[in-house]
Amino acid sequence: MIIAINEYSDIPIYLQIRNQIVLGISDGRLAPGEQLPTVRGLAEEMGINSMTVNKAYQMLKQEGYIYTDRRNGAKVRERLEFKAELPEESKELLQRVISEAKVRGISKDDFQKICEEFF
Amino acid sequence: MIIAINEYSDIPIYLQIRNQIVLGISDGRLAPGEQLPTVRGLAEEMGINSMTVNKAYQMLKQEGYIYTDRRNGAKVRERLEFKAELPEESKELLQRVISEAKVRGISKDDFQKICEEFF
DNA sequence: TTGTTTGTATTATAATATATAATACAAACA
DNA sequence: TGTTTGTATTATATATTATAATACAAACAA
Repeated sequence: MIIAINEYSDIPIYLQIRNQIVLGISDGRLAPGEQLPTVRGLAEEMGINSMTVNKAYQMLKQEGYIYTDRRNGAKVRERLEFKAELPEESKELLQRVISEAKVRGISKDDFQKICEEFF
Repeated sequence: MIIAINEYSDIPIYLQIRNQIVLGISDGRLAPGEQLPTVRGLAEEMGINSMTVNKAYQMLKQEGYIYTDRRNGAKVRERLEFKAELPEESKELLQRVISEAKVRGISKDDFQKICEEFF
């Protein structure tokens, strides 16, 4: 899976990496059990420091998306065990997005259509 | 309108202020033309520096939500003139939220119900 | 055994973002 | 004339982010 970084974004690189991997898992571009690039490999490929990649992997590991092994590197977890509920942080983000939509006069129906594209 | 800050949040104070005011406008708690607190007043009330409030107001002004006047302070714009389209940044946020929902097994229908609560 | 690759840890440094503090200024108005 | 408004300036402190250079333990291949 290609991980593209926007260096002008205000989102830190390690978070962009983390977000893209979650996105990849969610839409199937990353399969359960799939091998992820090594921290050094991905860092070199992206032209960034390996500790930045490591920070992203640490976060993904902490959140339960991946697991790591000293010898075998990082892999996507076979069974993701999450509660079927949006985390508080995501709810706050969603509320923010919806408030931006409402002030722009976007109706609930229109908003749902936008959501469908991402689902 | 009450503006509450979470000092433990990783979101900067000035952004929390900005987000809450946009939210207030979107749900009608802040009416068009309504007077906002002065930068000094709000800063004192919240126990923060006035330049932090100013930074939030600068952003809101730049985005077209409010206007300011040296003598009369800041007010919500009477007519918000936005394109009826989600800004790119909001789309990215939405995509992120939806990816978090999908990996948690939340269906499109369930997600729409969550959205309805915010609309 | 030896060498290589893996994630990880450590320490130092730099750059940037965020927040505060103390002042000061121009504009507007009573 | 005095007060209040947003705004500008300068300095400082702190936290976050990213890089750099090493080093280590674990696991495996040769």
